[in-house]
Amino acid sequence: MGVKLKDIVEPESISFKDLEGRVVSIDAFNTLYQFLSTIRQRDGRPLTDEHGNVTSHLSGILYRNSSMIEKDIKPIYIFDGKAPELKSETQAKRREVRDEAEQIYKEALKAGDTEKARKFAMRSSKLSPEIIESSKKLLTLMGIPYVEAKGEGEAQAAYLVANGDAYAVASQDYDCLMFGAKRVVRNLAVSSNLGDLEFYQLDKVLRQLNVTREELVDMGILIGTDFCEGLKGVGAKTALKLAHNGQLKEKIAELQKESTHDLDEVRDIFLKHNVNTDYKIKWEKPDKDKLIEFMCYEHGFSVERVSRASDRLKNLNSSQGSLDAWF
DNA sequence: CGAGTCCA
DNA sequence: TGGACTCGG
Repeated sequence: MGVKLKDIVEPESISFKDLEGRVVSIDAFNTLYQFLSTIRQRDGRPLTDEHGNVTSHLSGILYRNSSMIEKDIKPIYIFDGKAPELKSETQAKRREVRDEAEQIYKEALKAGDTEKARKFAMRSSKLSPEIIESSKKLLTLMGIPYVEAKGEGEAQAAYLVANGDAYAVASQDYDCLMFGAKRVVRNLAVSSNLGDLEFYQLDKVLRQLNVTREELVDMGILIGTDFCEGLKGVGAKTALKLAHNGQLKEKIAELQKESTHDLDEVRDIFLKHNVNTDYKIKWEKPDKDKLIEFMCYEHGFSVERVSRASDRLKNLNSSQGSLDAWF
């Protein structure tokens, strides 16, 4: 979910053209979660293979990436490492919401209420180890690199941008800005082809809001993060006012009094995150045979479609000529 | 979600 | 050429 900064940050609009030739570091969990919740049948059932394994995410990864690479955008996926201890409360709460949604979904499905089933199925999505592993396997077969974060994926993704290995972070969560991502792209999807792509630059955002990054983080803490609830009644607009009135520290102190969490620790998650600096990024040629073996023979995808998607991956090779540096 | 099809 | 709609696994 992330921090609700939407009401105060203004997106620049960009198009796919602006990302041409650039590397984007993609928040993998964020993306997978979206695929799992949206790629479903009308009654909410996910796509599955004949053994009952969920395959919605494989469809999303295959087609979105082949489309992006065809447009000469180079994706790197960032997977979350160990979640900070402070996140466990949020995680427990989400699990509860998900389990409840799953019950309603199953009942609605039994009752034949398709619309209700779909609505709650979407909320019941969860990332199982199988889903994460099969996603990594598919990325590898497609020749797309991924990086394992030490902690939060967004922090690692932000680091890649800072380190010059990526141009922007792609995620739906505004938290990226608090993690220090210099550039953030929202709605990076094929169907948002025509408009809709949102672009945020941290330095511009800070200038427009007239706050420092440290103040932005404190604002986020007051609004509420995945690591600690915020101060009741404080949303983005109020938090911004507090920053301008120099009241952040006193409000943080107020929150600290009623909070079971150490807010300094929360602040450190955003400002002093430990990241994996020992990663290698290399795009490879897709392994078409193994891709077809995995997608079609193991997971029931159409050979024709996967073959076509695989061919789009190497389009860049032949059509752009001099991109050998890529491989 | 994205591919593919159909029809204006 | 593109919007609406369906299907994929």
